[in-house]
Amino acid sequence: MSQWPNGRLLSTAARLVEHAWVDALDSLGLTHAGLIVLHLLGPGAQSQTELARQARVQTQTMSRTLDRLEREGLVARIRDERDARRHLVTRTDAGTAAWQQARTLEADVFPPLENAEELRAALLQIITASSAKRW
Amino acid sequence: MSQWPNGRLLSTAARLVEHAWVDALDSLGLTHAGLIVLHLLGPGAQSQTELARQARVQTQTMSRTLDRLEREGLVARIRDERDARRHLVTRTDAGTAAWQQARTLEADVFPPLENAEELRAALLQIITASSAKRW
DNA sequence: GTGGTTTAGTCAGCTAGCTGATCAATACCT
DNA sequence: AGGTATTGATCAGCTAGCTGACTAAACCAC
Repeated sequence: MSQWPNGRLLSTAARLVEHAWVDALDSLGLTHAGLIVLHLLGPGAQSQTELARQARVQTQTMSRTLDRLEREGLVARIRDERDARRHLVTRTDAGTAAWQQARTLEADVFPPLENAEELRAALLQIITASSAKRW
Repeated sequence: MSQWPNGRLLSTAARLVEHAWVDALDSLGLTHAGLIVLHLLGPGAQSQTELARQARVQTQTMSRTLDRLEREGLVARIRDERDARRHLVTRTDAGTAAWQQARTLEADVFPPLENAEELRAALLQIITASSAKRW
């Protein structure tokens, strides 16, 4: 495995960590994708397109993630009165509560690393470089 | 984004890199999951369970990935005569050819990094730690 | 050798990415 | 004001992870 190319190591590591998230989150009725949305809604209501852009995801994908969150009662969609094409998405009280509970989980889920700072720097560099081509 | 937790950075980076792979691979009739299999088949025929274990994936997932590869003619399944439960998976000539073409693509797909070695070390550490809980 | 357990593989159904196509509302332009 | 273009959201259909449930073959134990 130490001879795997970078990309394969990256996606394998991501999948394994994401798996640990699943176990921790489903007691809260949340998924990883949903948690990101709750996090992004911190500052206030946002349109779906705006949420998708920030999560680096297609609007179609965001639409379905919001379906789930809405079904679970963690989020509400309200038609924007000024622009009836847009849906303003807000956290419900239950959504805020779930988010606060989830905030503390990261430490349990992510394995402790010696060089965590270098990892973060490298990942940010990858995201920046790849986002440039795509967004 | 510089305040995102480690796990979110990791999965976002993985997704963006994987997206670059898609563009590069579909001209070869391959996907990222399929490429991993072709790579693992280098040393010779393997059972599906063995392939799944090495790819860190469930056998059900491997089964469907092999469906695709078989449909594209890149891989063949042969019932093992000694143990009729097992399928021995081998690369076809077309599969070997596709794999060799794909080998050179990594450089085009993965953005160049300053501290690539630290990244690899950290990812291996994550995979090892998370695999311990799961496999 | 018959019966229970393990193993290899598959099927069904879920989330979550993606693309391409479509619809309704708004914005723009003349 | 009317026609066209753009934008926000959704629908359909694909790959690829996952879990849970199932079948068939092999193994084992008595």
